[in-house]
Amino acid sequence: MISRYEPRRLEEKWQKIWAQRRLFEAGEDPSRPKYYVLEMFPYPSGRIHMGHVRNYTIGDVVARYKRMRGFNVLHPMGWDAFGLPAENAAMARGLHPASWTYDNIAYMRGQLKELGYSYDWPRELATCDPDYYRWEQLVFIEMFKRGLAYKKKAPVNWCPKCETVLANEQVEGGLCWRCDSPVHLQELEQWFFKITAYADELLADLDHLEHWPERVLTMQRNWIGKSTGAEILFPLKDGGEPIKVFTTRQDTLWGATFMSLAPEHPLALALAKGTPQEAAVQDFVDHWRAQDRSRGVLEEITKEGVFTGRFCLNPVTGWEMPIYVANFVLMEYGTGAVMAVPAHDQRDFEFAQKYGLPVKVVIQPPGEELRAESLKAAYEDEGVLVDSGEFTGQASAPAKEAIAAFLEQAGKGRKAVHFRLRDWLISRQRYWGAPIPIIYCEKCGMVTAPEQDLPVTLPLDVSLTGEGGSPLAQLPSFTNVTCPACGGLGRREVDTMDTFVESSWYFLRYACADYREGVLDRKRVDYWLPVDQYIGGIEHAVLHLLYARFFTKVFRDLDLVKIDEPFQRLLTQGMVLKDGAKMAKSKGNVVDPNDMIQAYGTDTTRLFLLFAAPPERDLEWSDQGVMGGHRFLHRLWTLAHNLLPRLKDAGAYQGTGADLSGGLGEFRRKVHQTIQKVSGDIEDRFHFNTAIAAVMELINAFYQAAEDHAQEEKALPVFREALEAILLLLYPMVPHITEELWEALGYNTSLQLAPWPQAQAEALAEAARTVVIQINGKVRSRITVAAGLSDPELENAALNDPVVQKWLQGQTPKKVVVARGKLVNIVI
RNA sequence: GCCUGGGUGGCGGAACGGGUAGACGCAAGGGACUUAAAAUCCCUCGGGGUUCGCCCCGUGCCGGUUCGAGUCCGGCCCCAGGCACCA
Repeated sequence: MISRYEPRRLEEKWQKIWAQRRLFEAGEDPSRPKYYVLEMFPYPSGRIHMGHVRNYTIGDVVARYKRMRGFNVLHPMGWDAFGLPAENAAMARGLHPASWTYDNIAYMRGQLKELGYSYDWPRELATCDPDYYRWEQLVFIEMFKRGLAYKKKAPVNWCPKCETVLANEQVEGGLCWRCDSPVHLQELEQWFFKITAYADELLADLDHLEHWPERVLTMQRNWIGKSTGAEILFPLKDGGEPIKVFTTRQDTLWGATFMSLAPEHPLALALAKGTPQEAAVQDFVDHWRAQDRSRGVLEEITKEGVFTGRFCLNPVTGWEMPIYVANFVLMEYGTGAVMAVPAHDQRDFEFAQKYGLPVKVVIQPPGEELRAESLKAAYEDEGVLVDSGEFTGQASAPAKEAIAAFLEQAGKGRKAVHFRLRDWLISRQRYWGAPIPIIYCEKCGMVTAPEQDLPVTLPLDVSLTGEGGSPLAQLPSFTNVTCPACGGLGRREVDTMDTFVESSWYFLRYACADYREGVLDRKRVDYWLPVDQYIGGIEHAVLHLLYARFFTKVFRDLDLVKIDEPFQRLLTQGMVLKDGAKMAKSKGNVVDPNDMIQAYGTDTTRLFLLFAAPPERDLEWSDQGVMGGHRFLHRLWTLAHNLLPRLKDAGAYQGTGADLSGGLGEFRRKVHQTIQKVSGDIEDRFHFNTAIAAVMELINAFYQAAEDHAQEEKALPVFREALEAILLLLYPMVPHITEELWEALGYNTSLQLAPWPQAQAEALAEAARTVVIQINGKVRSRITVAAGLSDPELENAALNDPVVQKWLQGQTPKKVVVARGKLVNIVI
């Protein structure tokens, strides 16, 4: 036993022992409750950074804690290994993306091992492994057969820098989520997953995710963006296909005085054709197409439009409504056409003012009468219908229902629900991703790759030049293939899948990472899933977390899993900041975990990250704070070593505390109070910062008690009990130092196998307690009384307190309140 | 504009059924030990006043409920994140 605290030495020692004893490898055991804790797996970018360390430390504490609580814990780790950075790095350095990726994985795995995380390493997986993505290809084929994977031509987001398309979720404020380049729309034929088929369920099930942060739920609700309203058909005055609009305000239909079309609407140019307005409309649309539509610019654009020269008819009033093309109407939402109700929609109001279009009030607010002539702004709230035929006099809400039903009956429209959510665009014109298992045949069209031929392996003999589009398209050995249907000449799909596809189901595969008979081993997956606790950054609120929910539902419908939702509880941990900003190479404020481990050890690094802030909040890195954590571990070490020679042979205290004299009894009470406090902080809230603070207090008290009772033989069992409790409580957070001290106490099994300590009820009971006395709500005195005094007795004791007597000066109090046996408030 | 968080010492943060505001840690100041420094240990540490007993003020701002409000209610200000011409 060494007496100096040398963190690196003992951390290596224990990491080796844990691995040898295979302590963290979990098997299915129906006799024990299971607990699946998972942290979002990393992209193998090269090095583990402090954000990872924080994320994985939180998860590791949970895993180790739950094991001590008797759970059969699954805690796996793997690699989100496909992605563009590998290609870029490869091109810049002449490496192959595969070797770059696998080298990074090897290095980062080493880092994670040095950090001492309790992962079930045999379950490790990398998504770029053909043994992983082959199952994804199989799922793709199943989805294709069911119409959940399909190809269509559509205007899609193109990032010129990444030279690939992006899903809507991956465009943030008009910029590429990965490289911040402005994205523009391009008409391309692309692969989509039909996530909109699950829009309703994805929205509804959010209500059952009680243990998800409210803001994530809100972000997903907003993203899905359900609105209930009606589709209404407006016949053209001159005949032809009517114009279909979507509105949530069918109660304002009688006030619709003109029609607005999106510039991309197919009717925009078609209608104008042959009218005197044709040139003007063409001009307007051309101008609009050239317009920079990135965020910010868009907000500044004034509402403009142009008359098409044609009219449609209001289906209920029969009025002629001029049809305009307007720059604020979105083709992507609804039907790309809007019935304009200037009195009750601000945009339409402004548009009507500008072009001198009629305004007609059809909704009256309570207690006021609006007049079209004097309207200064649209009245957008609900109210009572006026001038609306048989619906006049009804309130907006019931009128909406009635009007939708009426339109449906009259064949002029129907009740309808629209979503903001679009289908998930998953094809990427890149090399380093999972190939889409589709073959094109002149004769047979699109054919899926035969299941026995899976995986469609990503060829490695590729040269990445960065020019000429998708690298796979330039590889005849890959593209040329015989059609599985007719045996004729076929051509492989050269797009690869969005890497978010891999991360949408990896948490399922961990349950049976070695399974070779199919996508998932149903038995094992049913045992482990859902994930009980998922931990990761907020940045995935509507990306990964939405896709993963979608995939889980698809897998369920493919009869691969039985769960509806993948993640029971979600913790979104805050960022690690330095000097008030997110750590970044470009800002020069990066703290390398390796340096911290070298200088102070893993335990200190973990301790600081847990102590500096509660997990969901951002954490400001502080070198001094790290030293504070290190100091604390030294104090623990020194305390233990001062006592060890005498504690080795002492047994832990066994009694109820009744036989202990004042100081010792109080110290023992503190021990049990700390057990209670730490258990609550970890179990209910994951507030490791206050849990650590409580143990710090206990250790401070321990130093005092060790001094006060240095010579007392009967103190030794109490001290032994206290030290054991401290080691047990701290183990999940700082596992190495506690294992070392546990061993020094004479144990030869890992602390991980010891049960979590239990606070003893008798030890918590206090003989005397301090009661706070307030006068008119202000603290004026404190008295010590025997435990178990009744409220009237307490009141009496308080009134007899000399300080109270002084304040009372003989008066009788107006009122005395006794609160929870802890506080007396005297009102005078 | 809408939605979700959040405003507490010099700093990170506690106060989880309304009941001792500032636990724990960092920094700072003073002292002990040392030839000296580091390390370690002890004391002080929201502001103001003080007869050193205590007293007054204080949790973004204004008001309310209550014996009692950081905590509840109403109104406002500021910060962060998300969405944003969504019909």
